[in-house]
Amino acid sequence: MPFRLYNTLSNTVEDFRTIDSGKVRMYACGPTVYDYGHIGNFRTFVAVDILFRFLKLSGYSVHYVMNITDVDDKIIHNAGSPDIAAVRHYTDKFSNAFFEDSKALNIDPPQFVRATDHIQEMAEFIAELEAKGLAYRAEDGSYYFRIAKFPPYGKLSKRDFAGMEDGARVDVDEYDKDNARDFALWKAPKPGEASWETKIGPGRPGWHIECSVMSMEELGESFDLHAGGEDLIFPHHENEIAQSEGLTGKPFAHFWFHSRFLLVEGEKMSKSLGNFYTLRDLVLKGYKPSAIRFLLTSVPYRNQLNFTFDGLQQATASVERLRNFYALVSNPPKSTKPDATSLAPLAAETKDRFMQALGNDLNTAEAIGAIFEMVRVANAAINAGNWKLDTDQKPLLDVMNTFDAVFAVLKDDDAAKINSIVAWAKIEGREIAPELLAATANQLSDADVEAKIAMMEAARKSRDFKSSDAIRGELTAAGILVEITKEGIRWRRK
RNA sequence: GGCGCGGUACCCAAGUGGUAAGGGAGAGGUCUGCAAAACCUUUAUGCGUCGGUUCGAUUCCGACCCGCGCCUCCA
Repeated sequence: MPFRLYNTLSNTVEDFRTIDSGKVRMYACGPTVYDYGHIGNFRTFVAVDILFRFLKLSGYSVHYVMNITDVDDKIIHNAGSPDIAAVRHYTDKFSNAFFEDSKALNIDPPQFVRATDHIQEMAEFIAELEAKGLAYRAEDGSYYFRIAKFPPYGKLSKRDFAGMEDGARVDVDEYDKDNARDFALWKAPKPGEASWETKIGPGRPGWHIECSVMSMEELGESFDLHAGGEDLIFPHHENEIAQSEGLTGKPFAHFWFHSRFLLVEGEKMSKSLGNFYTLRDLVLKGYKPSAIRFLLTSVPYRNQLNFTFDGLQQATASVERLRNFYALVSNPPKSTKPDATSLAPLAAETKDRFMQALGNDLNTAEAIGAIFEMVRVANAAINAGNWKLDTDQKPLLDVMNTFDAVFAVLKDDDAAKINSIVAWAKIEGREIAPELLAATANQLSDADVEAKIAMMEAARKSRDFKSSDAIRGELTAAGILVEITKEGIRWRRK
């Protein structure tokens, strides 16, 4: 069963093949660290994470590299100092925030590479392009890529530049470019701006060069997969191809993976529309990281996802349902009927459907659907005692663990993640939803909860329901879900 | 203007040339001291509109309406 994956380069779904059998080398364009990551950024990073996790689940060994863009015009401007250390200090803050947010969303960490750690290699790369006639130096010391020397230019974004002639449309502001379409490889410093000394002179890299240099350095001149948001198709990825293939004459990335933008409440997210949310904003409004991740993954990556608060609420309920089932199977009622039907075939079939759905260009919606169908049938069977605990428990858990190896929402660790974001918000003086503040203040340790549960048990034994209910009320207020079953009280964190 | 994507029930959403997965929400019920969880029943003769092809279309074709994206630095 081949993995079918859409390739932007061919505009079709193809059988996924790797250069080296069993190994995947992939690269994703990461964040530009000038601010906190927003929910749109994370749609892409979560989508690539699903891809990464599915490849591993399918048995590939995956070398996955993501860049951190810690130098660009906005960063240089915001850092407000010609001192490189000051720039680094500024970007450290946001790259660390990005790592924390990624962790909150259970994004499996790739190998991170930072642009400013590779400045000299970039200068070398540009010098080689110049030697091949693909780049030229402008009067001010900036370098540009000469698009006219790379005929395939436009093959990824399906743009036709054939009619373009050197010097045909020169922008008055960019008089030093030979052609308006030529893009910057290297920017000469302006007074007061941070810059690096290199063999091609002082300055800072253009946007695209870092990805060509770092991806080829880590993964080789040709590698399997290159990922990013759809907006990167042009010009960023087109330019990466031009630089890389122009220099090596070999195919750069074989598969190009792009995730579609999300909408927020039906509109493109933007600060002016007031629908711009960072991950932290959402957590501080009281939404759980697991629910956010689930919503982000529940719509296949090539479809537009309309991110709404109603949707977040629904995702919260869906995750709850899955966790309830996982808890039930992990700690099931012991009594089963002697003539019970086994659930093992259902588990096997579900796992199969799950893998096939993901294998079909990562159809996450269908994969989730398969899981929920199993959950419904198995819930009914288990509650009726109509299953074989000894032989069925393991396969059912196995399916759920397989699901979680990709979706990563079952593990009950939201509280800790929320706590650290709340702690950050207090220091930064950010607004925190009152209910969230109350819930974090009321938090109980496992031992506290166990003690209260024991008190509940005792009260119930003497049929003192009033006390029992009072304790349950306290626990509920602290975010503890209490279930009274025939075989004792079961609890977990909501 | 160029290129591209989509319009499926109250909401989210998959899917197929033969008659609509799944989740959420709502209503009723079972269970329970009460809850919670779970289960059962229920909610699209219908898949933007109008034509066409076909024995048959939501699925193919055409037109139209609506929404959205990219077109030099926004994931």
